[in-house]
Amino acid sequence: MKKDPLISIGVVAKRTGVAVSAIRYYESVGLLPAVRGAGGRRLFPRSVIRRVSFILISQQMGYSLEDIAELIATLPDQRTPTKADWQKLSGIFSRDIDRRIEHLTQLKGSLAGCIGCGCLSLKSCGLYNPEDNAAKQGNGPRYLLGDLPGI
Amino acid sequence: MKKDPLISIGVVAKRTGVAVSAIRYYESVGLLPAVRGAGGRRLFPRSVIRRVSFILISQQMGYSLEDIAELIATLPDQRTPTKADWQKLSGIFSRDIDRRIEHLTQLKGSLAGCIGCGCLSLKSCGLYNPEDNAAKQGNGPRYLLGDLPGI
DNA sequence: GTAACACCTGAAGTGAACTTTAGGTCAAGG
DNA sequence: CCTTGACCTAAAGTTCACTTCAGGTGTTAC
Repeated sequence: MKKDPLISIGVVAKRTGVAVSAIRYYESVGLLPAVRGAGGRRLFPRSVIRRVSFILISQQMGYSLEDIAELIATLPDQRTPTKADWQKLSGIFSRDIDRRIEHLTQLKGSLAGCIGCGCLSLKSCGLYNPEDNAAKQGNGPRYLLGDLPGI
Repeated sequence: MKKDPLISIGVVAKRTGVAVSAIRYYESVGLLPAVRGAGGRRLFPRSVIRRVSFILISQQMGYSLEDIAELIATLPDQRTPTKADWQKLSGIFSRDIDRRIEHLTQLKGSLAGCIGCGCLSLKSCGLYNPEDNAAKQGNGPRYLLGDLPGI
């Protein structure tokens, strides 16, 4: 057995810059593993620091904690994640970042062509002529991220 | 006086794909102008469709309704916004999109160098070594968007 | 011994952006 | 005449990601 020194919640907080209450919350929703020590205190494997780091980055990318939980679920449960494990997630992120950049680039084009020209006309502008494209999107009453027509 | 045909909330909803309740909400927080007709019914100038469109796009960009209200505040109050008015906003957006793309590009680089290599080491990785950079950021307990160290 | 400190619990509060609910008005259609 | 549909109001509920609160435990320092 390798030594996997356990750390207290306070240390995790200090190391990650995240509030103790938030770490408690992450554990409560299953994002972080913990065992209990004397007096019921949480003890975390050191790898949670990496995990919290991952959570922060993912949040910054716009993922919900639920999304993040799914991503983390692809990590091994019993052993400490390896380089290859993180690389896999990193690959997912990279592709996602590419998609986002492309999306933003297209949005910029649409803006230039639509708001930029001042037309925003119902006849010619895909940006806000959703009645054709969107009104029949099932029961979704509003556009979700990445769901805007014509972008 | 030009004719500015007024439309009902139902029409706005249908045209924009946004729920009636949401439009009511937007009006209640001052994002949309409305006059009242027979029986207290809201009547909107047709330009609200453009405005709702703008709100949707802005939200997609990550702006809060408060941010959006500020942006809209730069639009003329009494006259219908002109091409130039929208172009000004469009310019703000364009610059913002550029900044976001740059940010994402840097993030991708950081990921490749940090998570990608599997190190994520406390000694060498700016991505999650916030204790030096961030622990002294006043009282903010968590990282905000664009606040992650080293990115 | 007692104070400080780090931690614990469960429950309630927060803010954003809405939706849902419950009950009411008004006009048109069968 | 009565029902349907589109609209109204005020108030309460929802989800997310936490924080705050109130009260309790266990260890170390003076």
